[in-house]
Amino acid sequence: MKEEIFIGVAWPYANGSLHLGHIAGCYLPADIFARFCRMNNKNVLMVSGSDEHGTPITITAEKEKTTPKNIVDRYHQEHIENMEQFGISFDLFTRTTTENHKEVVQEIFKTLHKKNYIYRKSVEAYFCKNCNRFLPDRYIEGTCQNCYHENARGDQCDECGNIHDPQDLVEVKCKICGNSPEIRTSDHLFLALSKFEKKLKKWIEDKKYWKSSVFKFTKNWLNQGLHDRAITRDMTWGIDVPIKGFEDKRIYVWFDAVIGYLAASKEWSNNSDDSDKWIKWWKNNKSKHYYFLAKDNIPFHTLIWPSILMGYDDSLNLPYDVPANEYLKIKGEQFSKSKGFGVWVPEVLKKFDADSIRYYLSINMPENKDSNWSWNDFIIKNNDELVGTYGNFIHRVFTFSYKNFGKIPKRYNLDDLDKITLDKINKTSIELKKSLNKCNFKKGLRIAMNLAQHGNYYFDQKQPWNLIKSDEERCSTSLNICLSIVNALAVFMSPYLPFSSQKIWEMLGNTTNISDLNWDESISTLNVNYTLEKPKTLFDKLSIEEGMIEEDLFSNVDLRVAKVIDVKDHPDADKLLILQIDLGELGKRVIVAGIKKFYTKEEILGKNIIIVTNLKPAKIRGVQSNGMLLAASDSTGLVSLLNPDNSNPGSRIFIDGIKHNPDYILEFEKFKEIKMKVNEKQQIVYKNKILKSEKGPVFCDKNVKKGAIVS
RNA sequence: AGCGGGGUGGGGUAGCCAGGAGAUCCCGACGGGCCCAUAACCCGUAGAUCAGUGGUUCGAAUCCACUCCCCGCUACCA
Repeated sequence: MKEEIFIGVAWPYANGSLHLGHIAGCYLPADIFARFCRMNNKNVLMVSGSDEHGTPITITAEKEKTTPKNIVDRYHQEHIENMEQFGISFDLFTRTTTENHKEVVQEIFKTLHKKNYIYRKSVEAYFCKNCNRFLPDRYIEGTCQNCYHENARGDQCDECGNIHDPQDLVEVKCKICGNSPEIRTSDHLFLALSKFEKKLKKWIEDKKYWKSSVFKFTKNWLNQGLHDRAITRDMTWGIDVPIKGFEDKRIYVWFDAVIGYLAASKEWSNNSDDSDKWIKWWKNNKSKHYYFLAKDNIPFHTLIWPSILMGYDDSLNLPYDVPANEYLKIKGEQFSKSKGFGVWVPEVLKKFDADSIRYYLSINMPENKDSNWSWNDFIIKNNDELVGTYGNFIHRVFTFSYKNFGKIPKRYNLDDLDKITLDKINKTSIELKKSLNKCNFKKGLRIAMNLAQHGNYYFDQKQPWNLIKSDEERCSTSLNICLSIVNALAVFMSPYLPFSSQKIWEMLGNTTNISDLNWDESISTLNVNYTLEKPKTLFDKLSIEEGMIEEDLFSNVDLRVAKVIDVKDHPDADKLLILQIDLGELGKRVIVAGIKKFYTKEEILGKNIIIVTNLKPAKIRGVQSNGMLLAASDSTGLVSLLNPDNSNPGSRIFIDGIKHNPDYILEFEKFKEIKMKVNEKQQIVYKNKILKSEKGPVFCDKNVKKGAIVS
């Protein structure tokens, strides 16, 4: 009897392209798990789809002067393509605008209403007459009563952090059109989450096997008491509320989207030969439900969705595990659609193999803490690990076998190392299964890579290039064992690297689809005597330039050597000095610097320092500063200038390997993102590389503590 | 602000919940080997007061308390 596994993956919002954060956060881990389960006697049903309702989509549509339908059609199509190109093996990837979805959502809505889990309540909200719509919090801004900051959001002021209700703001503006909205009352339907508290508490009791972050976070929410939440909105783009008197409202997206898991399962059944098939997964106490999502989505899946399920029909399966990931970031910043900051899936797929990306995202997955996407690290890991260790092992084995035997060679007598190696294959299989069963994907990949490394070791120890001349039987045996490793690796890696695994599988003389096969059976079959084709390499090495889709932030800054030719006190400030500096070919200019506490005028006069020349000019206490000097300040508060030795004024300060392509005007915010630190040799380090002038490395002028920050 | 997560050799990480010999693995550095392979591979060496302070204990990276720093959620982007 096969065990039923349901895998639900968070629904991507159809308001923009996917970025690598989405893939690393949930689609890739879900897919690895699904592929692994299918190969290990599990009946997997994996579904998701585009989340296509809600205000942001209508706003995008207005901006582009088109319909919401057009927007979601475009991104849904793109999502489908991207999922397929990445090899995310959904059984169904649907959307929330299908007729089926609407029916299921409305049915659940009506049932919950009938059972009194949904009730009516009147609320006050801003209404923009000009836009003719109620404004969600994120589309309101006004003046904060606390600090008088003008662009406070509806829910909180970014400036002072004060939390408030939108009604507390003064001079409220609609973020869309700029007009002043008015307060109107509106009736909404609320989901009585508070009624599920007891049941949820009981349900959560035995979930100690969840990731500690997921478990603690959920428990904490529960202990603070659940608040009922509005599940309707005043808008037109969404699912109709199936209750009288709410004809002009729509069901709120978060209620709508999670129900997609059940709706999609039903849709998948309807497409199959048996429309009741979904019941095998949903009303079966042996079936396990896994939900893959990122950390911001945890309460929706561990509290709200279970509540909906319990309230609707308590024979339905609740989540078994929610292995939520943290975030994949880039340069320590969160990927963000709104800021347009991230690595976009459609672009990345044009340039790189899906398996290359899958490898890096897997080995660098944000399983327990945020991780970073780095182009440099991506290239290093691709070249050294995927190509060097893994690809090269497979290639050298195939090439040697092809050249010297032309077919898969036979196995004769085994020596100790042969036996150890064969045993290593089995041990790897057992360990890998253990890790993958627990959703430890990073560890699993390390385990598999470890076998590839052992393969290389074995190959070196055996020296088949010598054996072929002295002892053909032993050579044949060694290669047979190497190919057994290759065979096993193809199986072990297939959840992670499905495309290349399939290629290896075919190179070994199989015509089947590796992901349809049984794990244990496949690792032990080798087609001895199969005539080998001329081997081709599986992965390509990448060069740094190829990785540089996105420029390094450092490229944007123009650093130059400057000679201080005059120093004055700032008339209205006791910490500031006004420096006149000579920038050689760039001429002379005035800057303001806050270093009076650390350097006397005499000390600084005539010194060579380093200046950011393209920083947006700023008035500092009434004096315009046309640039900023670089200094290092350590944890003790000591500040040191940077010393470019006796380089010529105007000459560039640079870092090897980073292009010089400065912005015309560099925003201060952007400059702040460039994080430079002082190392133990008093050099300035940015991303592991040191800052140089034409005379060599730049040093601190005074001795500061290691780790001092340069700004 | 409240809550949660994290701070481990130059970079990135495992271990922590169930405390005990040399603190894991990958990259990088250095030295050696090999030449079948995509200048790939294999072996060895150096490098960490496990953020800080105090405590519990025969013994703490691991447990407790406090402090500092980073991140997230709360608050419609995975």
